[in-house]
Amino acid sequence: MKRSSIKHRAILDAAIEVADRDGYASTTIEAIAAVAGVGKQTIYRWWPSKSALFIEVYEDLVDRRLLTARTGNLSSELTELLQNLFRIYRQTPAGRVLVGLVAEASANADIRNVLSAGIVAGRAEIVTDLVRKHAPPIVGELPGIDPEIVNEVLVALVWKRLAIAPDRLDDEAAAEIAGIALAAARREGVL
Amino acid sequence: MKRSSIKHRAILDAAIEVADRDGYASTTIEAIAAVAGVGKQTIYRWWPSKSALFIEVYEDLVDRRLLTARTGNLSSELTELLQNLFRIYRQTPAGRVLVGLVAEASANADIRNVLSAGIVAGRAEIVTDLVRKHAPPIVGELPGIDPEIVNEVLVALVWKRLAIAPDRLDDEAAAEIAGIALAAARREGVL
Amino acid sequence: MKRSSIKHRAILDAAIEVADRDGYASTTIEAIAAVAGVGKQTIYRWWPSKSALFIEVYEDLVDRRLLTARTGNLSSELTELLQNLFRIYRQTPAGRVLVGLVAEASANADIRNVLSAGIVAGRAEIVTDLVRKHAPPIVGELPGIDPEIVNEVLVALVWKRLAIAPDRLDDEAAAEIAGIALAAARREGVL
Amino acid sequence: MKRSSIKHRAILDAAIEVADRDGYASTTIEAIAAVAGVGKQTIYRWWPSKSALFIEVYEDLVDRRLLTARTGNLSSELTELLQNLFRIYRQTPAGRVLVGLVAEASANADIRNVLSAGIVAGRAEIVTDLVRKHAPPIVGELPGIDPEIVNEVLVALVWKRLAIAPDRLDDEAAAEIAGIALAAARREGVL
DNA sequence: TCGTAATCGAGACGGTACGTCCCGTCTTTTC
DNA sequence: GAAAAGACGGGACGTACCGTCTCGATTACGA
Repeated sequence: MKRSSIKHRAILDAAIEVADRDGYASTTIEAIAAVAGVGKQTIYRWWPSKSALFIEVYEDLVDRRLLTARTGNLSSELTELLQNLFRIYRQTPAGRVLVGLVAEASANADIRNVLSAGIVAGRAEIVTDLVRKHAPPIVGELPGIDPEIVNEVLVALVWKRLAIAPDRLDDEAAAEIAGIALAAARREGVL
Repeated sequence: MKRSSIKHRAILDAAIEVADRDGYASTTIEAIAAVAGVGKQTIYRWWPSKSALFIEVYEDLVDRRLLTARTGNLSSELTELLQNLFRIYRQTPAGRVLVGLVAEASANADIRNVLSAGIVAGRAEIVTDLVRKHAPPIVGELPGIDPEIVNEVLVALVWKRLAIAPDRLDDEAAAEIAGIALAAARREGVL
Repeated sequence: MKRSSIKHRAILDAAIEVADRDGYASTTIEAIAAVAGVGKQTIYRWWPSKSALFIEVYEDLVDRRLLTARTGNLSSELTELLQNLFRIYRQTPAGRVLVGLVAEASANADIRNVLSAGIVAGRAEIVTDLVRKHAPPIVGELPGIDPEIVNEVLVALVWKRLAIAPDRLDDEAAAEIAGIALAAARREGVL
Repeated sequence: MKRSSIKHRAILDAAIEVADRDGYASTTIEAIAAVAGVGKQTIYRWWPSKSALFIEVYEDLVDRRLLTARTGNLSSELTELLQNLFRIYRQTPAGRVLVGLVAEASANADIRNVLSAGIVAGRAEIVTDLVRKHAPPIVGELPGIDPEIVNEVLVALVWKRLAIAPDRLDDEAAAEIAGIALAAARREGVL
């Protein structure tokens, strides 16, 4: 349906605009509807809640813009990936949206599942693929890097810093976080 | 005048009870007041917001119960510390309260500051002291463990798991998290 | 959009019922909303305050029921008019509502203006028309009855008795008040 | 008790000051206590309610200042009496206090009784004495002026104007009201 | 080309919690 | 040991949004 998809886009854009202006928590469905030039019901027709809408908003913001790094060693590519992500967080409300979503996830199992399946697991392979491309898997007694751990530490640190010190997500932080995540995942081989 | 310490205690207890029953987000000041047998104003007199009240609740829950580990090597003491913490999260609403607080911190700079100064920084030294007790500091080119990184990775991983999979914070998770945090903080000496 | 006239009626009826039960001053918007089966906001949407709502309630009560007298001389028609009014005051909370409104008018200029324009001036012509129908206007030196004075004395006496001795507004009082008001307004011609 | 009477006076003065500043309805016991430099309890010790306190305030304001007229005919003495009263209403919050009291009387039978016994009946004789001094009583068929009616019409008109148009209580209004009240009370003898 | 049905904006609605205000009582502290 | 200072339980205030539910106006399609 053409008409629907125009509205759909208008609602996402309005949500981004209002979240940017008012912050995630202060964003109301009413305000989004008004900015989108749409009735409240039209939003509820497609999304059951603010959170559901913003999960899509987050994916929209990040997917549209997150360019994967191309060359270099593991550490530099990971750093570049984070730098791109942090740039998005600085230029759009994506970071604040993410924290808001994590916040609501804590109170609502449905959102928790969608968030964990969508944003966490869904995006995990970007990182794990990157790791696997560069580092040999852990086989037997040989040392290696566990891609899952890289991803979990990465996600955890980004969330924590978004929540506690959202202003300090700059290029330097990206390198620091990448370093910590890689160190955390390095497994020594048994000699 | 002076706050009545009986009321004070009754309000904290009521907050714990209601948060346990209804979850942090669904906990209302009105419900706490009713359970505590207290007027709403009495709560607002001493705490400016639900978050402020629950920061105290969290500290109350954790401080009263968190016994520091005593013996063993760094890894096992850290693991034991986390196991104690996770036990509290299982027996009380402290974990859900913490996640709720982090959630609100994302929307409110005041809470963010109090949370980061109180619960994060305030509790940091429990971990950093533990690390310093066992591991030599990083001096010059010698390898060592950075206590701050241990703490940050610990906090980040605990928060993330509380938010995403609060049910799986068991003894095994404690060991796993402790291992990751120590690995993350190990710095190789330059040979 | 448009207000639902069903709700509108339900709210007026609930207000009458609650005022009758609890008295004007003890009537709360919350109680009216509950009795009307309506959200508080629905009342605030259409009336800015309790007073505004009750001005409409008063008009509703009196307008729906106040039948003008038909035949007889001035004195008897005026008496009958008052008797009808007092009957309303006995059967409905209209009298207590009026006194409550006058009370609030004293503290609030907006209400004062609405009350004085609506209930006082708006209803004045019922009396003045009656007087003009029977009595020759005051022309030159001839004696006559000033309709405005009749009305003002009437209103003042009714209010005062409502405030001080609301139980004694019976048929006898109607005749007495009518007599005083007519006497007050009789102007002697200059001989 | 000397100490008491000083406080007593301080409370009355504070009540006058606050009522003048904030208006009767917005005056709180707390504010009076603060201005008087007195605990709330001290006020409640002597007066059961705001209304009771202000009945005394009203009597204090009017009794201390209302000088009875001395010479002239009935009409001019009555006019002068009202002019004095209206001067008090312009210089002090007495008028606003009176209207506030009448307002509360409508909701509270106790206050109604005290008000009607104290301010209305208690002050009635000032007017009735004045009338009796000048006008022969109504005896048999002879014409005369009924002092009670003079008083009631006077009181009613003053209250009504205080409530509806408190700004227009000037010397002219005094004369007008006196005229109406005397006309209302004049009884024709049966010839 | 038009009438009719579906769609959609606008926003009214019942409801819940908010944070504030002030009441009249009770408690603590100070002088 | 009285009284100021003010904490307290209580209850209404008026506001903000929630998610649902009308209501007309606007569309867009089938006749």
